[in-house]
Amino acid sequence: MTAARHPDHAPLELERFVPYQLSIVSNTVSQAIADDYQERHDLGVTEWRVMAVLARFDGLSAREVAERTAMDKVAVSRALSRLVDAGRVRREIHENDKRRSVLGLTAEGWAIHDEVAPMARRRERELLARLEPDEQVWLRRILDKLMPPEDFKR
Amino acid sequence: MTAARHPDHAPLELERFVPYQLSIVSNTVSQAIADDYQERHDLGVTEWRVMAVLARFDGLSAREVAERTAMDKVAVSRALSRLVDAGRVRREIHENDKRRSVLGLTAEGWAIHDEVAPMARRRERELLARLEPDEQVWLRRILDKLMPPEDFKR
DNA sequence: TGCAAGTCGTTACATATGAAACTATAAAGA
DNA sequence: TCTTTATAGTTTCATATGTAACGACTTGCA
Repeated sequence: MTAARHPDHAPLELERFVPYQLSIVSNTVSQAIADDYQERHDLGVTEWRVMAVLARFDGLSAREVAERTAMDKVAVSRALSRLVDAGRVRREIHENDKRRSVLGLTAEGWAIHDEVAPMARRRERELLARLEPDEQVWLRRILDKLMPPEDFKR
Repeated sequence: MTAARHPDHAPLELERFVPYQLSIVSNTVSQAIADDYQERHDLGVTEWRVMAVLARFDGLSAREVAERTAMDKVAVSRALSRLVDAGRVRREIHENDKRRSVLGLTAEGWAIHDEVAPMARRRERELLARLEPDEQVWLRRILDKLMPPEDFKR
């Protein structure tokens, strides 16, 4: 009893279903990148994302980090406490608003960043290398279009 | 102290980093689909994937389901016990190999499938509708290329 | 045969994740 | 000012997930 015997049910072909394909491709490449630094630096995916954002935007608050990483504030809070404990991120209190934290990478955080960032880039290149040059351009263009807007609420 | 003051560190631009974009787009669309059925049918993403595969390939074993869903066998086992308990999947024992299960949707499973599958397709159409027709073709082609090979081991 | 090695599936444990409640602080309005 | 409402961030709790260990069964080979 296979699909051919259930013509009325119109089952999904998972391997050609775009949301499924996106999920597989995304998880595969993210895992490959994580494997590069997870063990080596005892650094989770969420922690790396926080570090990557702080590398670009020094002095953000936790909420701003959450917005820029598309992570929820609980995940950011947890990542930050690990990073601060490990001496990779410094956390100060905003002078005009004692609720806010003011975050940035420490020297040690920068050292790890400078080691991990090139590996991440290399994995991205490896992924794109499986495509023709014109396909690479289309993919970037398509992903830019599909990215949810800045203020998208999860 | 922003990125401009750390030119040597070459921080990643997360929002233009392809693996990150894939992750965001994938999670956003998967969540939108899940929202359609999760509450309504008390059905998790993993359970829906198992059902979708069994709709196409009746009589698979749990391991074969795991292969076709790109889920690990533990996740499949857990999804199956919920589905069997809920009367959505029938599980028999292979007559020549008592280790294997022989799986298939029940009438109730089919009823849910026939309700969820069109919703999933609609979400896929909504996603693709944000692209031009030629972009849609390129995306499908690119995803086909990027999908890991059949025998890819996670 | 009979035993070693491999496979199928489940269970147990440790870790990760998200929603909601909570604390502290700030802003808005009477 | 005093009170209400909103925001930043943490903690708690319930659930989800992956790894490893396990039990049951089958296969390969002496």
